[in-house]
Amino acid sequence: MNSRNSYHHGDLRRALLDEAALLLREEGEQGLSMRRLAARAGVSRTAPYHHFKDKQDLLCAIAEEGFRRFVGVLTLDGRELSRDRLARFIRDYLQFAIENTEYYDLMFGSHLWKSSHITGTLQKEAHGAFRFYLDQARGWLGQDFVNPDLDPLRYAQVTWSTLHGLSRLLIDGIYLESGAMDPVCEQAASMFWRELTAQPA
Amino acid sequence: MNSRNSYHHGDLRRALLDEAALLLREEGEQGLSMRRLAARAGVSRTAPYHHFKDKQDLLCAIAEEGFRRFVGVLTLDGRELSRDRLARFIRDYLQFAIENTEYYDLMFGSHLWKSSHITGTLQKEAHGAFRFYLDQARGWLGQDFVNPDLDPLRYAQVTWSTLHGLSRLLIDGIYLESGAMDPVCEQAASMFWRELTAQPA
DNA sequence: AGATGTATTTTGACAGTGTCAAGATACCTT
DNA sequence: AAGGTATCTTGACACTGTCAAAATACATCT
Repeated sequence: MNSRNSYHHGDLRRALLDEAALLLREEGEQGLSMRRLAARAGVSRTAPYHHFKDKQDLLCAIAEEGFRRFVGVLTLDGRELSRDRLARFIRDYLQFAIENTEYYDLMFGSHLWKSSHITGTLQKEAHGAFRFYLDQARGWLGQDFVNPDLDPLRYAQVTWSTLHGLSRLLIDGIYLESGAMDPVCEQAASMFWRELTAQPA
Repeated sequence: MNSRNSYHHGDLRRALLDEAALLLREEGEQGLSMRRLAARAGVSRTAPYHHFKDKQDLLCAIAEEGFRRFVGVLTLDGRELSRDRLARFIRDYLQFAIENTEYYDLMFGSHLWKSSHITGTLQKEAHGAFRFYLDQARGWLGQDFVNPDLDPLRYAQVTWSTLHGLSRLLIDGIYLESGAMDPVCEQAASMFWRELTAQPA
């Protein structure tokens, strides 16, 4: 719908999205201002406002792209369940978060979610990502070694919280350093797997 | 050292800290500006700069106060370990995070941690909070029903991540709504307890 | 081809921000 | 009473997001 609009610039919208992500990665959130972004793209200060209603709108669009990449990474391969498969998923999640901080910060940042100026399309994309995970958890429930008493929704919510918490603490370097990723992933995998395969009381 | 300095205002530093927290709670992060804060306290725009070097410095001081309250809440009662005690700890953590968002956002927010302008005293306070939790986990390891193969550091890191992740998702309303807190707490408690009391292989 | 309309970009402006440098004020100590 | 120091104010600067109005370039239709 809006992908080929190349009047004066070429494809300004695309250029803005890329340059913005680059700017975020290089200098962090405070390094990205609409005016600097415009300058980098070689246009005037208010040119971006014809492609994005707001700064928030721009950020939402970047976050959306983040979610698309995210789902692409996490949907890697088949559906067979095993402890190794689970451990790999955990590592993939954390690796994405660490290597794509610019995106992850926006995707799950307070800025966009709290402000209620959040785009509907972003909310859909975000919801789809969780839905994908939840459906996978539901699928596991058929297996005979999986605890039939497990509520897949609660399980998905809590395990996702663990992954998100680990990502945040790793990214911000709070109680975890990225050097210790392997043993931490192992510990998380242990807990995820134990809860999944517990015997019903 | 700097608590009784009441020359012109009374105790401006104290007033600024309180007013800032109030402002954050009422209007969120974007509602707090140094100039508005000064205006609310009835002083000139640059008066706060004689009590806090930076805006960051101010935020760090608020976060510090948050940690002190936090530790006060979490250190509630005795040290006897039980599933109920664990579940209560989880609820207390989440409740603090939800009811004191102004503080929690700063205490574990990217803003302060990423910028490397973070105060040494804040880092100490934050480290102390985790250390307290870790020591508790280490203490549990003596009990006979606790898995002796468990690495208390990894366990503390991953469970804290879960708590932090739950808090963030709850606060920002991402995949969790605060209405569903009880079952989510239960699920988390189940996982924490199961890992803690697992039989060694 | 030329006219019309629409999408895109620019210029100018406004209110707001964090923070620095100089000056003014009030308090404490001697 | 004098001097020094901690506190506060005023003025200024370079930024920021974003609106309104004007200018430009393109697509389309006659």
